[in-house]
Amino acid sequence: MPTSGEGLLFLTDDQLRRGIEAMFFAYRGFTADPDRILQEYSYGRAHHRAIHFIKRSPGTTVNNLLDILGVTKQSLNRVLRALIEDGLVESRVGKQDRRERHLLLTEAGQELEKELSEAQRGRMRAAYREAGPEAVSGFRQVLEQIMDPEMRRHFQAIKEGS
Amino acid sequence: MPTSGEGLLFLTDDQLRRGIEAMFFAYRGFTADPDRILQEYSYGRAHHRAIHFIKRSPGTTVNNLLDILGVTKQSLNRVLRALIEDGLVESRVGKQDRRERHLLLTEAGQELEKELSEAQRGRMRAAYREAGPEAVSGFRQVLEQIMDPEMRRHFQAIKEGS
DNA sequence: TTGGAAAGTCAACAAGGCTGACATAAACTG
DNA sequence: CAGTTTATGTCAGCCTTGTTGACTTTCCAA
Repeated sequence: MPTSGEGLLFLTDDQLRRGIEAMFFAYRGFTADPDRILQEYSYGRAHHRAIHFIKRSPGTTVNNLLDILGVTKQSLNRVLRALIEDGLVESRVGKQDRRERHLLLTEAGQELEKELSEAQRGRMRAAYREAGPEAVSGFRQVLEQIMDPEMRRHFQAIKEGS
Repeated sequence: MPTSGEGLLFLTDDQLRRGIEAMFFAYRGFTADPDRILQEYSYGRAHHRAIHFIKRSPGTTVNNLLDILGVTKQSLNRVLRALIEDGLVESRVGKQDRRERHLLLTEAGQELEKELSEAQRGRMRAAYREAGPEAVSGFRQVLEQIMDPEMRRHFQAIKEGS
């Protein structure tokens, strides 16, 4: 139990403000590399997010994706339509429930996903390497606490799931 | 110098992917509280960012702000115009260089800034408290490495500057 | 005194959010 | 079987926030 004189320096408004700005500036860097690649293909971050989560859960349904991305179906649909038309994503009618559409990356989709994620991982890898494993552990712990509980569920689904 | 068999588990593609998703989900939480407040005032994140950095550097110029925010002057101008019209921001002609405009928060601007930053700090404080000081240190280290070098400069300006 | 920097403005456009309304097919339920 | 719910898709229209390009005004500095 920390005393008022001793610890908790990391909870001062000033420290919190620095954390806030760190999030702001870091997120810009985080998206910068994929953004550059996407521009070449005339896609945006919305397409990247869809591709990322289809890659993570091949065969996921539209509703699943809506839940994770937190956008409206109209918004997601616009993005999916483009990706399907361009042959990056395949939409398969469900076998058990034929109302559902299962989403998969095509060959071309896999390729773009690889290009995007390699760029993004490259920066993360460099950052992780510079900061070291202990820092990475703290990084992940704090980020997880910042999430809304519902998003944390989606996030943790990676850890435990297959 | 780490061997290939031993460490570096934190650098696997899987670990990096988790870091990427953590950033994605956490950023959503990070902006969620201010976003709700901004909606009541019919403002957006762009207004929040302007207010935040004017608060950080009272009297800053438009060009300074452009540099930090990384948007076009037309885009920033639209936001500033609204804030000035609504009486949240004051724009003072420079004394040395009368081409420059120095930006300051009015009373009302201070109030909104406080409301926004208290909401955002609230979430950060809770996350920091849960994760503990060591985690917070790692969090900050990794974020700093993720930034573009130019952004890192802006970020570090807080630490050292007055 | 003139060139150029700083700031502001106007117009047009695009991405990607949103709401609301509506259509269709399939599944579920009484 | 009839009616309801669910999953998806689509149309229309709106907003915010980003973009480019062109132009003006102000005014410092060489």
